[in-house]
Amino acid sequence: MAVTIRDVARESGVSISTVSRALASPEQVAEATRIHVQATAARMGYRPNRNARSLITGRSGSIGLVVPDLENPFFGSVCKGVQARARAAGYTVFVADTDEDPTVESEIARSLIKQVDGVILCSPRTTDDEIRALTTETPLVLANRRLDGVPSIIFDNGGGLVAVMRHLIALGHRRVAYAGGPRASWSNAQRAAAFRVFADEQVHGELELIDLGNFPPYFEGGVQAADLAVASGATAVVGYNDLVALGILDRLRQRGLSAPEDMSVTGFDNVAVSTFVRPNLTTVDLPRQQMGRMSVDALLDLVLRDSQASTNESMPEQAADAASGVLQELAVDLMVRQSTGVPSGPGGRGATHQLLDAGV
Amino acid sequence: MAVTIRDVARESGVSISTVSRALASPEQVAEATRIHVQATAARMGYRPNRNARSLITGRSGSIGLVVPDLENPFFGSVCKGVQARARAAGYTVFVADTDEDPTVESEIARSLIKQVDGVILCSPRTTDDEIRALTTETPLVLANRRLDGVPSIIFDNGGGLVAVMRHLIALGHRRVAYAGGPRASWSNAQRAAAFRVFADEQVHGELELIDLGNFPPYFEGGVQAADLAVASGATAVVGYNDLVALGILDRLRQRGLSAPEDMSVTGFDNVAVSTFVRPNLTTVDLPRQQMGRMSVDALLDLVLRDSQASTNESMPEQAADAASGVLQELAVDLMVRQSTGVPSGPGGRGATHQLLDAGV
DNA sequence: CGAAACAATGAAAAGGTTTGCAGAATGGCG
DNA sequence: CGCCATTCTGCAAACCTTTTCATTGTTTCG
Repeated sequence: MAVTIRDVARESGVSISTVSRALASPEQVAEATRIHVQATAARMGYRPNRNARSLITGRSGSIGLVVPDLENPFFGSVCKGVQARARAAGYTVFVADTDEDPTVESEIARSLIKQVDGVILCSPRTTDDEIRALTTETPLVLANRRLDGVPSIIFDNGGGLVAVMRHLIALGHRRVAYAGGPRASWSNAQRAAAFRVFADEQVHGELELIDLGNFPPYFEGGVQAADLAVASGATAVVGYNDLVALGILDRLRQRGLSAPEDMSVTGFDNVAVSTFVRPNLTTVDLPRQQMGRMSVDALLDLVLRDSQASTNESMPEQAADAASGVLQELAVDLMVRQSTGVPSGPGGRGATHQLLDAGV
Repeated sequence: MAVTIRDVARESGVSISTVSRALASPEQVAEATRIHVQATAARMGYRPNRNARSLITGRSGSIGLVVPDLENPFFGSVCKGVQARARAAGYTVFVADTDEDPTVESEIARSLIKQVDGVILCSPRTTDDEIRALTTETPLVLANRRLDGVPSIIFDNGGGLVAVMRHLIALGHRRVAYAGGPRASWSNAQRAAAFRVFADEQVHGELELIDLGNFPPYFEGGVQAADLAVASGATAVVGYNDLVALGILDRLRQRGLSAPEDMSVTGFDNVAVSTFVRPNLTTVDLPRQQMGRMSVDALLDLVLRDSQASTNESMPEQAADAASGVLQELAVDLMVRQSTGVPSGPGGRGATHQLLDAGV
């Protein structure tokens, strides 16, 4: 049998309450007693029963994390960040994998609710309404997705895409294609939108942008997109993510084309493998672990506020605003590597202009 | 406030006990009552408080999983398998990341013990003694490491390495190098041992095996090993894992050598990226998710047995043997791809023999 | 018809902890 | 010297559920 607080109390000759206080709120107990009790507890190897504690405090000391696919290194990174920060704050983490299935997502989240203080939904595939419903049942924060009124941690997808486009334009590209991700993906919507509005808000009259359509966000999707990119006459193709970009690179090579000479290629994510291939992939680095850490911070803010709200009614307004439905956007970095370069059509940059003029 | 069993009891006009039974052990309650109570509970959205339940039953319905690095896709896969199987069995999973630090490993495991029914240690970096100590405190199973007396799920590392060697020998290689992983790695010990004994138990008098030493199990480790491999005069190099193999491939290309013409290269793990590079990597596929699933099965066996042991003393002997300290070895598959081929030294295979004869 | 077995339900204890409240002890100050 | 304030400690309730035991009512069989 495990050693309980009762055993420690008997052994050290004080009451249960004193033991509890000596360990949980040391300032309330005389120094001599405190030291004695703490020593006894340590000697006996006492560890409070978390269930009993949770039962009375109403807090479990753990949080839930729901991700679509643990096998995907992207979520592995986020998960690592979440785990590290939670542990530092004395919380443990339940992890659930939805296998990319939107329907099991909310079901899993609901099954977690009862045993956690709050939930982080990372890249959820379910609907806005469903997420909002969940919000009424538990403290919840969104990672890699934005929803008004729900604390959300997102990457600056638009900024990342703009950085990519500027880079390509600076190199001389005037005909650029976008190989999109899944239609239902929130990240893809962000990136595709930034791609589309780019021509409008910039003053590049001669810039031609081609949307190649939606592809599976894997290597195979890129393979598929590569041929369309070549046929489009683009000199550069922006992949939805690194995997797609790698697929494009591979298919190009297979067709005897080389990057960046015949086609510049970019990705998104900066997964480790993007430096393992030749040419190294120019891509946008996303601070994934930081997203995990910030999600935990936001969630713990929420949890803390909730628990205070019931006892302490005087809360500064701006503090409430600061975290209730707040949006935090993480800056991203363009990593310029080998897969992008000056377009080398016949005659170089001038020829590209000609090509455009000819309406090809 | 959440709805408790008391509310349901009052609402449906029965006692607390009846509600509890109607939901947990329906066969003990009259059909009419059962239906009525279940309906009322469902209507009120009643969910049992897991803490209260755990407090009295002593079981938490969750298990702990400790891994060295969540960002490593290898552990992501195992984790996914664990998560899936646990969920199917009605268990939830705590995940902890030790950041490859052996000292925090047991500390983390201990902090989990109090809130889980059992623990899975995946690729633990700590000592045998420490693991054994943990065994006395909680049901525990080992994934990707073997320890006598502790249920262990491992890959057939030796078999995998033998398959690789046979493949290389069949291609005509007679001088093969091994680029090892970390000295402290259990997997590496297995593979290195298999590599060393290979020459002895096989009858390949002319076979020369070169141990290049230990390298970090990452891309950079492979880069480092590549030059040594070239200098050793080997025609094939076996990497500790895929990342090392990829590093070797990259460094070879950088030096103007090509695989498999100038050097055959193999890996271990079959991570997704091994098919993203050219040449595709010949490697050993490890059923990682299955390792996760089997770990859960083994752990749940253990948990179930423990809880029965206290009540029911009559247990068949062989059943106890079957899972108490049992070792389960998962078969692995050689995936032959593009990075291995016939050695093409000057004059082909014959020349290799000459080379060996010359003592080079 | 009576007794015994059985099915269904309720009362109550138990599980380990936190915490409000009250009592005791100590010290300071008038 | 006496009173009050302060500090420390203990008692007991509360958290929500499961489970044992007892009770009631019903059925079956001798």
